[in-house]
Amino acid sequence: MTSTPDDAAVSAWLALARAYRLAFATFEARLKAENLPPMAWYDALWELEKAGEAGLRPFELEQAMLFEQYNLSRLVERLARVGLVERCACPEDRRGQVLSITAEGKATRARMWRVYGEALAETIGGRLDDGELRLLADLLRKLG
Amino acid sequence: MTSTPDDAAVSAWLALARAYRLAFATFEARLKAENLPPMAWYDALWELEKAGEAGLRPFELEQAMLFEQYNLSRLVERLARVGLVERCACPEDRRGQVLSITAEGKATRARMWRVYGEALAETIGGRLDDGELRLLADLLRKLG
DNA sequence: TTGATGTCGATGCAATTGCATTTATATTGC
DNA sequence: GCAATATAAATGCAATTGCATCGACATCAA
Repeated sequence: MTSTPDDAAVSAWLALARAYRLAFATFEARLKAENLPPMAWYDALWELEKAGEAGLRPFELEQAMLFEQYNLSRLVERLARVGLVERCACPEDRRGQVLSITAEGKATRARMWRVYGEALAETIGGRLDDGELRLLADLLRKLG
Repeated sequence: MTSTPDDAAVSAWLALARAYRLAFATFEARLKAENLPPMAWYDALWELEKAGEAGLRPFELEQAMLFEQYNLSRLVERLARVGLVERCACPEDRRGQVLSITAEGKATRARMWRVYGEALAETIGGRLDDGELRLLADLLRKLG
């Protein structure tokens, strides 16, 4: 039985939390410094861009982003309000809607990526070599 | 030049973010289910408990927790309000104060640890063996 | 000294998040 | 068919967070 974690698990978790928070805070700060929207906007825009023409239902986006339903609802509202995302009535389920990214949304995502990607390269790519990065990703995926 | 990150860095970051958010959300949910305070309270209490009699200055706690100054100020206020932490005037710097954990604070932290630790053992310890955990921690520390 | 600048911590206000509930539509069991 | 239950998304309200700034003291330079 795994009732109390051993030191190795605790150390790994603490290192995980610290690495994540540090990197995330860096990315957010760089975006803000360039007057760009926060990371959550990027994630939503990217999921929608990947989804293409078909778009995504809010609940699908919610799962992809690990977002709470009410938070997603409001995030989408903000994105729609400034024209980065479009909401259409869903033909198959009249409770729902279909979200898709607009041209302006794609442009904003691309602008964000220049900043986010550069910070990512520095903060993550610059500190581990390719083999280490792959190993890290594999280990982390076992936690999912 | 690291201007655009390569795939390995992006995959590692995405896996890192997903693993962190999943684990963190699990821990928070378990604590709430037991009517216990959130993770941030745990972190603060633990840092103060480790610091012992001498206590910590708010700005030290801020650095240890990677918290914003104003958020820490308010967190400490809440902790003090319910008697888990004590604030004393700092003898060496009259702008500042010294924080220390109370007996009740220690008891609360211990109660939280039973829940948090168990979830940690399940979510982290249960999915990787000891060697993998050590390797993961080492890789993550290179990102710090 | 003393005036300029820096650091510690708090706080007013706006934006965001969490929680509980609501509205609207789908689905399921009888 | 229809009542009971489930799911999609929104929302009122309280709590928290982010931002800018403040007040108090410390430090430094002349």
